[in-house]
Amino acid sequence: MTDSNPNASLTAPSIPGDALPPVEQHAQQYATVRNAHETELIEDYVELIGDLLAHRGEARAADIANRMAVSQATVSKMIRRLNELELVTSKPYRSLFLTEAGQKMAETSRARHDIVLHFLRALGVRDATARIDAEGMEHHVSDETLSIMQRFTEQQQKN
Amino acid sequence: MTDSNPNASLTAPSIPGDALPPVEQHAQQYATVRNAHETELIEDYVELIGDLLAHRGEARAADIANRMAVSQATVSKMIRRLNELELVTSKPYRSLFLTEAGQKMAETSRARHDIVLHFLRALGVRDATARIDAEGMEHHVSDETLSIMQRFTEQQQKN
DNA sequence: CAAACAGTTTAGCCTTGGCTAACAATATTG
DNA sequence: CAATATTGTTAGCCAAGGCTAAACTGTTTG
Repeated sequence: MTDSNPNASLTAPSIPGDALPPVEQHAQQYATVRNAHETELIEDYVELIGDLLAHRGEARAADIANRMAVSQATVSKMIRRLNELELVTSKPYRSLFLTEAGQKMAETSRARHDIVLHFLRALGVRDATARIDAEGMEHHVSDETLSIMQRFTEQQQKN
Repeated sequence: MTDSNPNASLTAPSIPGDALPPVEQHAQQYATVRNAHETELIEDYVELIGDLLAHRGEARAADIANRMAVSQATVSKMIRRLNELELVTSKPYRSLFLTEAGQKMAETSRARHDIVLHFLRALGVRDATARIDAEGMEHHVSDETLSIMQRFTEQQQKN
């Protein structure tokens, strides 16, 4: 008997209002995070490629490597994966482009990222900090929270 | 010439108020996230072990496996790492305990986690969602943002 | 137009964090 | 107290995402 120990209160005084969540729920939390981690990097690449295309007209591997502070070899390998996932198209030694699916993902990520970033600024976080936090947080914010953040930001701007 | 293309505006119309951050800052963002990812899992384990000890009086590998929805083998391997990092002490087939350093980490993580969770609830996010989001977000929230969240929650509770 | 430079790719390595299967130790119980 | 069930460990596999070094392609320029 490992969990759900009826004698727990004998060995450790229960801490009121701060109990462990039920196992299934707890497991769900961790599983969701692990899941997010799998798509996270992919989304970051796609989002960045989308941004480079929008702002520069082209997305080169070297740009990505610089902006992600990662070696070109790493980028090259990643591009192969993005290709396999049919998120980008690429001819060797040429700029990258996004497929339909890639564009969709880029837009979604971008929107999500912006909502979080604007929310943090509306909350009073300094820009540089907000950017760093947003980059890390964006993949872990549910749609529910996202729409609450959006409403909050709009509300803030009215005042 | 890869970045900082002076002709960018000729190929892509600049999107006002939404430019790419300077390369160094951009790189910093990604680097920070990558860095967080390295400690994230460790912190989650240590935090969970701390919680189990507090609420149950003991932390068994099987509990951790159940709550993280991960195989016992994975937990066993991870415990070896935590041991090497001198965050936990363990005798085979016995409950785990936290070292000084482990306790410190557990407390910090726990506090951080709680601030984010309470903030999300104060913001109006449903409990189940808040728990999932908090689990993912906690490792990506800077101290600056954290203290703003805390203030916000306190403010909210006064009203 | 050849040489030099910049950009890209490939090969091969490493660590992490998962997994299953097989085995070992401890606990529970008929 | 022996049999069974639970718990823990080990071995060996895999994919992801880093890296460096070396080879290759494309572009620029003397």
